[in-house]
Amino acid sequence: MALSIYNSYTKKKEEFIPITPGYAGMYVCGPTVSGESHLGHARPYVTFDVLYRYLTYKGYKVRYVRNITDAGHFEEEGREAEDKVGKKAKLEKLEPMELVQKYTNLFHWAMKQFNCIEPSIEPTATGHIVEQQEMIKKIIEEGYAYEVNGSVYFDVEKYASKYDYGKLSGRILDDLLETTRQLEGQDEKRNKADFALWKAATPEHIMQWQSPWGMGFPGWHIECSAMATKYLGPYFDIHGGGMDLQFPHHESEIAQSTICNHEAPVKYWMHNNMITINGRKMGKSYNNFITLTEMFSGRNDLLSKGFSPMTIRFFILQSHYRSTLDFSNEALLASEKAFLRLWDAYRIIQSLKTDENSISVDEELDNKVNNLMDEFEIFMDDDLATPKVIANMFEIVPVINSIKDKQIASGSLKAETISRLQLMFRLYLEDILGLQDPFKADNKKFSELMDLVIELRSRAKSDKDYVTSDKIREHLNKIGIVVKDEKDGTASWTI
RNA sequence: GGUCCUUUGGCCGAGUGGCUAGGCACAGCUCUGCAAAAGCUUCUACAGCGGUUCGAAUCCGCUAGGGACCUCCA
Repeated sequence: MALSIYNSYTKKKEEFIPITPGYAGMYVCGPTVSGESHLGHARPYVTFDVLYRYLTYKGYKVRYVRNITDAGHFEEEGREAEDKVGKKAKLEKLEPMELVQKYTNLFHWAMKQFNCIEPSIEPTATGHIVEQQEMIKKIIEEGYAYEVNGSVYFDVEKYASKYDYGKLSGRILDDLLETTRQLEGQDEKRNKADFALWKAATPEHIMQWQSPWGMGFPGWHIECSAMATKYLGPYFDIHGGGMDLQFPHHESEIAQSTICNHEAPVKYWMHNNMITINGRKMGKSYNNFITLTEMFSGRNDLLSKGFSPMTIRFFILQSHYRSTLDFSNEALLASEKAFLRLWDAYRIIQSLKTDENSISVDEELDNKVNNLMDEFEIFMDDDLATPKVIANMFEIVPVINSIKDKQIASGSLKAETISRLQLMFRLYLEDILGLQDPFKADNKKFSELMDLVIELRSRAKSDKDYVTSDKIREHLNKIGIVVKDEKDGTASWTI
């Protein structure tokens, strides 16, 4: 079966046919490490992590490049950080690279929490100043960029006369030229739609580099073009990022790379939609964002409690990546419960015994379960329809629970179906959707201790000493451990 | 103002013209020392108006609401 993905460039779903058979090159716009990541940022990283995992599952050798933007349009954030720290003492300034390091570390930590696989290459903008300058030089040579007062601008109008500028973002150049916005450096540009490839730096600007045009720093768009070209070549398979990057960032990327490399850079453009809050995009400019550390800890007025990274990952996967996803505490609570229930069933599946003498097979049920599993791949192939995969899993959950509670005979499913369930759930839940055990109590001593506590409670129960058994359960409950008495007389516990 | 998207049951959220997505919440029942969990059942919606069609949440038009991008933005 073949994977289809929605190509933002052609605006339709297309079968994924890699440029080089067996290989897939994928570039995803990474974070600007001038501040802490918020919930909205988590979405592309989770989305493209799933794509990465799925492509790998499909047998492709994937090179996944995700950049770290640690330079350029960074000035103001740098100042902000300075203010916080250095307000009382100017001497306590944060060194720019210190700031960058801090938020890079934090970003990596968050990605680990989300169980996102590390990219194959994670290039930084500051590490590729030379490549960016080389690219700018080429664009000047080609006649599509001009220098003014130490800054270099891309000539959009000239580009548009020959190429389809605006196709990706559905923009019309004439409209762009009409916008009456007052932007910095506007007077230097020949045209309002032109964008900076290199900006001359004022002495106060902290990060700046030597260049053929004087001291300065790279424009925002050029870093992705330079690094993608370097590591994936002039023409590569997939470029991903948030929808809000379509314009001007990705549109500009196409223009730069096209001129520099004499071909359009990307075969499939993929864009994830936004996470909203009260129907409004979560973003810095609206000041309505919740940082990831706040999400995890619950330290935010909009949250009634902290949510585990896996709950958030599951929440994201429950909606399709091209739809907006509205955040609310209530929705997160619902996802949390749902995820725990699903994972519970998954654990039960893994403990099911395959009964070879399956005399009492319920063919209809067996077929149903197999059909639901057949659809996992069909749904994933259809532009990563993770919500549908999850929905199908939930249809299987009652079957599993019923077998466990002996409401359905254990032989109702064929042995091979049970084996398949074990295989498929592990494959999809863990390997492809990238979800992990929410109960991180695999500490051995702790487990043994719990076994003892449970045993003592069982003994009290069998002595009909309910005062003691309830006391144990209530106390454990208070510290966040839930004890459940099972139908077969045993008890289980979850954190 | 321009370009585009969206509007689904109490909430979230899939939906590619025809058969109940799914989750959470609520209610009832079963199981159970109690509780929790689980199972079963109930709740069956597609902004409004008009059109196309044998048949529309799904296609077309209009109206209304919401939003995104046009500036940094995941």
